[in-house]
Amino acid sequence: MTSDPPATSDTPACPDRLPAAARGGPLSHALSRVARLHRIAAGKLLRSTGLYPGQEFLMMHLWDADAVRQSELIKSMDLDPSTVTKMLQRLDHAGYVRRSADPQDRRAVLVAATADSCTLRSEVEGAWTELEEHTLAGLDDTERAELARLLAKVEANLCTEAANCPDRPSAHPASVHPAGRGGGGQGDQ
Amino acid sequence: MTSDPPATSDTPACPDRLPAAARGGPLSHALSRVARLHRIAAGKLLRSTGLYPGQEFLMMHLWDADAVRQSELIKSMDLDPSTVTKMLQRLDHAGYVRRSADPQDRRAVLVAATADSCTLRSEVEGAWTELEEHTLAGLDDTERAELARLLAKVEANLCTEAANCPDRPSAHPASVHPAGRGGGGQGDQ
DNA sequence: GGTCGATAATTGGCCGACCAAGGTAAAGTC
DNA sequence: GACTTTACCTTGGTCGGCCAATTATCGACC
Repeated sequence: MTSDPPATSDTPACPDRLPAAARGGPLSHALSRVARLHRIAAGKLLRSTGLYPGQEFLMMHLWDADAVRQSELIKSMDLDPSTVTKMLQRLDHAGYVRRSADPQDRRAVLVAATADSCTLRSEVEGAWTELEEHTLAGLDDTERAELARLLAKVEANLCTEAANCPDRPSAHPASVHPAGRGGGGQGDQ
Repeated sequence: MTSDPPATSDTPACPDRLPAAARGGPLSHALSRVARLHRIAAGKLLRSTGLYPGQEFLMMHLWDADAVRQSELIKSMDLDPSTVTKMLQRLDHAGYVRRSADPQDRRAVLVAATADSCTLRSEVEGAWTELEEHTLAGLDDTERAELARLLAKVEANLCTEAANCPDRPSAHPASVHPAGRGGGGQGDQ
């Protein structure tokens, strides 16, 4: 323990090279915080349905159609395949979803919502509209539209770099440091 | 896409009780998507530093002071204690952070950034400003301000319900179904 | 003094999400 | 036909993040 200075604060461990003004994007911060709060709120609302945030999204895709190819699901939700696989395993086990092999293409999997899951539908949709309402309370239509517009713009910006966006070319060579931390740092414990 | 149906699509598994217009908040959707992309972008930029998204946040808190009580950290980042504990274990093991018992209060833990971590500081801060720039590319000052304003408003909205917000009393009785899914669905697998 | 409630951390379990490999089946090529 | 891509999913690992339950310690109260 450092024998130490009783104290907290001050005595910064490292000198700051950048001017304080340049430090940290307040907007990025805000975005992260809002997103987190939003997720928590969603979780709370979804709780009574037995779904976890993220799953309702998947279910919504399923409720619209009868059976969906998993690859289709992955594409339309734009998630990692492994994420979807695991999610589906859980939902399957919970009885909300059924998977079956596609006779047309034997490596593909067809996914469908079960009848059981239907009882959730209205609840989930209600939760979402409530969430939306709660999120945007106090914003008039103009503000909502503006927020949507700005968010869309930001999304487009971020998409250009992200690997997988609808309609983004990006053979983008740069910026991808190939390696980085392979076996490095905090691997185990 | 969408055209295919040999068997897919149509025949919705459950009838939709809500009018399509009411369904799903487009803004909530957008927010989630943007947040996710933002996180991915952050991850990419942070990658070369060996940090994972979320950790840089913690480190920034540490770089500003010499030693911080863990509880202080938890409060100021507004995260779950267990989250911070695990994060710190990893960062400790990676050598970026050092924990020591607080002599004043033997149940408390003091956390400090190591000298090693200092080499990351400028890199991390650079990454953040780059991220900010990338995120907001194409938005003029007015738009940025507006976005910040709207985000703040949304944050305030979401805070009222979330348990833990700075300066929020919120003994908010309503809407919090106390229990929910205890033994429910997808527990095991 | 001793008891009881609040506080500080930790552990364990769970989920979403990622990446990196791997295995299998379908297209495309020769 | 056989061979080589490519697409589709799984598994295994890691992280951030949450909740629930536990263990120490501190404080306050009696």
